[in-house]
Amino acid sequence: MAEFDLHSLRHTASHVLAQAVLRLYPNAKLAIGPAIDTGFYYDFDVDTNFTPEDLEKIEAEMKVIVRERYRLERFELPRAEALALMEEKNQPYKVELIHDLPEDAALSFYKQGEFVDLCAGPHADHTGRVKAFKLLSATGAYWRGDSSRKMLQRIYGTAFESKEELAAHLTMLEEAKKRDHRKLGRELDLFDIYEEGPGFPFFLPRGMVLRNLLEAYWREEHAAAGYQEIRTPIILNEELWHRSGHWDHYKNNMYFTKIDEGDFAVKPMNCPGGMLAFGRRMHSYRDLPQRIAEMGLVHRHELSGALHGLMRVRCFTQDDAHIFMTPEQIQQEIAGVIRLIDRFYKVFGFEYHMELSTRPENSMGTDEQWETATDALRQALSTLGMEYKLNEGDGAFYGPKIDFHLRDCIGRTWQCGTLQLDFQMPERFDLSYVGPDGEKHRPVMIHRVVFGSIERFIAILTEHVAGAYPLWLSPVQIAVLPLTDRHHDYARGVHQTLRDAGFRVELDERNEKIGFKIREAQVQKTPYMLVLGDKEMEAGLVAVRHRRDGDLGAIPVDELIAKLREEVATKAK
RNA sequence: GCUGGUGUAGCUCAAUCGGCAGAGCAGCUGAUUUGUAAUCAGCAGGUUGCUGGUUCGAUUCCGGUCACCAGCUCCA
Repeated sequence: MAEFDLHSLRHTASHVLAQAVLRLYPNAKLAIGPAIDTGFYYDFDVDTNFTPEDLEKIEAEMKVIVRERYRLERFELPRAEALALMEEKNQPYKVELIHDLPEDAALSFYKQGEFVDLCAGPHADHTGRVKAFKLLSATGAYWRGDSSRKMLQRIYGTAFESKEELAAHLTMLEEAKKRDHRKLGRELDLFDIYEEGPGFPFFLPRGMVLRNLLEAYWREEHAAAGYQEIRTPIILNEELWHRSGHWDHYKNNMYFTKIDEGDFAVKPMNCPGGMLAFGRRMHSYRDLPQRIAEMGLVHRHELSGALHGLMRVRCFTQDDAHIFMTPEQIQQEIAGVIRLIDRFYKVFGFEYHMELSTRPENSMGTDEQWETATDALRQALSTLGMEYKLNEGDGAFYGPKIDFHLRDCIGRTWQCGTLQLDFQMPERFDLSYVGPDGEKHRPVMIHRVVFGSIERFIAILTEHVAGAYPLWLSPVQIAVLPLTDRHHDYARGVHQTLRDAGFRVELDERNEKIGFKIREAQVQKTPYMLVLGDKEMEAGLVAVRHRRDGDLGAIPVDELIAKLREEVATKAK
């Protein structure tokens, strides 16, 4: 009896998909078809592209296969026979896969009815198990993820053990779309992107309030953690980018400009500016580590197809910092950064995962430097007892890195925080400090960001809270809602008192019914609404309504101020 | 950049086979003075993304282009 868990079920669903495609398109070449976190996919090389109507036909054929309840039979073949079988079936991608497997690898196949696929398994015991499934989309995907190779047709689907779970999942996806930061950004007047500036977002007044509050919190925490702040220019001459290595490794993503016949570049990263700032004078070992932060505006020419709301833009602000230190201080500084990032994310209630990325193909530096740097990161992670995923060959061109990934509303993960160890830049910029021996030494450097980019962080945060930001971050914290004209004077007094107490308050004096005013404040996700009528005016109270908890009753303004100050101070979620 | 899809009023969406481009919300004006998620009426709002072609006639069909959406690649 085959194992029967969700992963196996989805994997079997992908085989059923491939079987159905082969029945309808006998010339289709099969690539790979795994189960993934949210379902499954299969990649095909076919003459024509799949349309939504094709998906319906394929789905119908899959249902037939499910009804036919084929047993999944596993068998193994020696390499030569495995190759012969796949060649006979005219499956060149499978042949390539077999060639790339180790000589001594066991080559297992799964057979269901007339369909046979090279596959490690495991699978459900028969195709009848795939009762609750749905094909979701057809898209392009490069063979082996390599953009220089052929683009195949990928069909995505999902499968669950019951129809109820499938329906719940599909409903969840629909609900998640309502939390999309692009939609909320427009609805809540926070930010927007226009056709006139693809990838270049506009922040509107309310979005700026949120952004400024995040930056203020960031400055507070970084000052406390021993960081100093600088600001470096957005445009610097081209020679600098040759020196930093960006010309050789990052030119394709950079914007260039001319000034008085000289060649200049718009910065895609803040490090070279940071290097110049550090290198302007001599440093003593006594002054290290130096933690130099910069809210740096960078521009990168991302591919048009990669742009995505605030998540992926062409100009963004990194909450950057460069830490210059002695080799002995590496461990302590790495740990300090990881703890800082962890504390930040917890304030917002984020779950995250970490990835360690090692040396990429096109990189600077010696093997030894890379080994030392990578070991330092690995060791810091294990000392802190942190779990992480390994990404071979995914580091920056100047050093290995630890990335922190956060989830968006439909489960995609985005890199936000990153910590990169760099032996190259200090070398290239000939940075030094004077040690206790009176000699010059080369400092080691860490690049790091916590938010990653303010834009991406705001996008993730917006989806995380569905636009209902905690009180301390809400662009408008309180809506004052007088019932009629005769309550306006009292409402203005309350409004002024709250403003004087430091809150962001709006007074709604429009000639509308209270239900309408409340609805608008609710739709805008305003945390607190104060309803003011005869009763409140006579008693000198405010009737408090919370966006989530509803009517909280009438209390004196002073009491409300104390309560909200507490909520802001504790950054309550 | 690649594969597929989509562009109609500020927003959400209609418009039969190619035949005068419409609704709700938002906006403006007026009436209404209201007790915890939408008061009523009127007015205004458009070179159907842009551009070329086919046609007596194009939102509709074809080409190009721009932007957006999903995925791939890449990445904060």
